[in-house]
Amino acid sequence: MKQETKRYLITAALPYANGLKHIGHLAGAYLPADTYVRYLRAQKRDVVFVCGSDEHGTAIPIQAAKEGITSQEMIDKYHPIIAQNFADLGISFDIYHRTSAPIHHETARAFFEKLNNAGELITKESEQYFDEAANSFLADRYIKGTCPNCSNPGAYGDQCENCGKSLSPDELINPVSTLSGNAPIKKNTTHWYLPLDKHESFLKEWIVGEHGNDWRSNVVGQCKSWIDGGLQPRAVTRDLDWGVKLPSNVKGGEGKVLYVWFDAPIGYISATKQWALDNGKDWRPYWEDAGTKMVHFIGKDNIVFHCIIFPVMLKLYGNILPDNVPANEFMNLEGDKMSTSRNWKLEMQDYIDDFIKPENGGTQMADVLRYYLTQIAPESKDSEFTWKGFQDANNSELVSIFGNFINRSLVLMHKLCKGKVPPLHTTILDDLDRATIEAISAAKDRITHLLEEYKFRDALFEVINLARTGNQYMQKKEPWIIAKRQTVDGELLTVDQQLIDNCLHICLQLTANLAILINPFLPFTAKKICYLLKVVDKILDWENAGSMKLLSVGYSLRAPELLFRKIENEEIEKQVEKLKTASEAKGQELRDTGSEIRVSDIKIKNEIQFDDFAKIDLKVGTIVSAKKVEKADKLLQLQIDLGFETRTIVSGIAMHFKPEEIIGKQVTVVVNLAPRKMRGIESNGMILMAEDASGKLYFIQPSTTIDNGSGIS
RNA sequence: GGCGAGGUAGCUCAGUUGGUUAGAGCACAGGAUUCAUAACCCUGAGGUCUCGGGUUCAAAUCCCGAUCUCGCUACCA
Repeated sequence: MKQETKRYLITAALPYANGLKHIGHLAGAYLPADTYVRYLRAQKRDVVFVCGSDEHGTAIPIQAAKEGITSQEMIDKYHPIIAQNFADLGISFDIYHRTSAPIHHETARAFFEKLNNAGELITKESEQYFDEAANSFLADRYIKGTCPNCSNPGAYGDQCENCGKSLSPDELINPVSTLSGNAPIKKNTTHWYLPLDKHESFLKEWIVGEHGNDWRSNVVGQCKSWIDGGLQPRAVTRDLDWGVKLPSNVKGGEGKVLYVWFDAPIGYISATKQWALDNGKDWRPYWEDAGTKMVHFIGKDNIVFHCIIFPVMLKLYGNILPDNVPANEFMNLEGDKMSTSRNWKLEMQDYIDDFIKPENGGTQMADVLRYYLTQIAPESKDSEFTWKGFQDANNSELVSIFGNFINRSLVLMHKLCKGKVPPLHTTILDDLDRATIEAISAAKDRITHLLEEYKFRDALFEVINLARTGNQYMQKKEPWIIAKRQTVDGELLTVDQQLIDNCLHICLQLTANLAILINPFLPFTAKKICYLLKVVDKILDWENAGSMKLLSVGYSLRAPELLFRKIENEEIEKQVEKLKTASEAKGQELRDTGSEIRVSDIKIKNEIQFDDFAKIDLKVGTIVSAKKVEKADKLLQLQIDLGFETRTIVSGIAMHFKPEEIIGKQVTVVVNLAPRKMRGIESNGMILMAEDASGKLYFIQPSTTIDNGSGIS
């Protein structure tokens, strides 16, 4: 049974404090969340909007080491910048907290403790890479090696930054500790796990059963896929010294911290607690009372945490569950996906520097970005930011339709109504007047409905459409024509003045309504309209939308000022140029450091004796046939003629070679390697390959063709 | 390979439980107008709804197959 909503708790994904955030993040989570929250506040609902920096995890110390600073210095550097970026763009968190705060550490520890004491966590011993020189277990990030996917020699144990593939340290070829440069050894360690598999049926019932229809299809589909695939216990702790330490009374917990995915979402709770402390409120109902509607705004990369893992944690702890998780897809930029490593991105900071700083445009330009990002929000599929699209949205919608309507209303009012709000002469209202007035409340209803369903782009379209209705109305009324119908002595007939009054009265009330309706989306613009109309911000309360009594008759208004400026071709050309230059510079830098990595980071393996080497039997063979292995993207099944026999070898080179183009090539084969089954095919040996810095593979072969079966030593 | 999400006008996207000539915005063309940031307003052109089968009186919509894009995942001695 669904409870009546008494209060709202809105969260936006915690930004990871290891660098600046780009507009893809903004469009995916923070902007829709802010729009929704501003709408709720205008509805005078009880709402708290929490967010904050995610400051734990291994990437922080890694990045800090790169920059030559401590982890603490690192988060102290990025936290305030990101917070300020959000503020500059009008993202109105009630609190922008941080997970390094003591209250968060306490909260997260208590969470772990309660679950652990209740027996909801299990412990498992496992082998982890350990650096003997540094006397430390190695987090995935601290292990480097060759990427099995793209052969990049600088891949990390959790992910290859060259090809983007997620990895586990065991997959790396030639793993090396980044602490000492030595090859790590495996050592036993105990960790706590959250047994997600125990909660599959609950999750399925809750997501597919309860929310199969009101959650977005991409969210439900992804969750279903995870659940049906079977969930695994997930490690809650890590061997690391940066993060939330385990409670001191937990046996075997020394030197371990909570895994960042576990403590990060708890950051929503600790942020709420801090907000309550700051504002003399009680945080508990927001997390414990069934009358709270909790909504998580995230990007699609975060679905598993907010729909599977965190809900299990919340349920076990006795908290409420999210009512919805409107995850957005990704936003591409000028034809390519946004990427920090390739520097193909538009950071909030860059936009702020180029457009929002007072000398470059001011806050109106924050709203322009908000407008375009909402208009192209990836609500149901990946979308694309282009500078041309940005320019078009601004010039032909904000400037030409929305801004222009308000501007011409004010200009005409000053010219034809002496700068005051004219009266409404109800006796001469016609059908068009009445239809226009009705259109306002109809638009409000549609917008309200769409916002409640998280359909922000549609809702925004309705607002612009209302301005369009205003333009149409004015065009049909043509008050400037009526104004020319003067009598011989240069005066207007009373009835003509009344017609003009009615037109502009309606246009001005419509303008005030536009301020209310645009406010959740473009808050700076709404305020500016209030300023022009000389009304207080209080008028922006949602209940006032639809009213035709927002402006008092006879009240004198300010001289018109433009709400938006045009964006010229040169400006966007400059941005496109900047984007390309930055990514090319980054590409060059990667190529440069790439070769450095090869010199400094590729370690020679431990010394061996000749006998060790002599165990390996290498022979020359020729590929006589090759075909793709079914149901495997990377495997080729090869027949190798070794002179004395022809044998089957399965090799993971399908991404690099087409079967037909390698037939006849001579190769080097390890012929005494133990057989191994792959995808059901037994592989008897291994083909040796060389790889260059870019990850391209080459066969190792004799300088001229020689007899198959020739030995190599 | 498996799973999930998509493939609709030049571009960005809507299309509710299958139902008359498939919609909107932008861009484009023509017209009208001048209060307005050469803005607004009206009209128009435009799509074998990725392709191929099937179910149905009727399919963009349901089923099967193919194909492409994005994501997750498996295979890499």
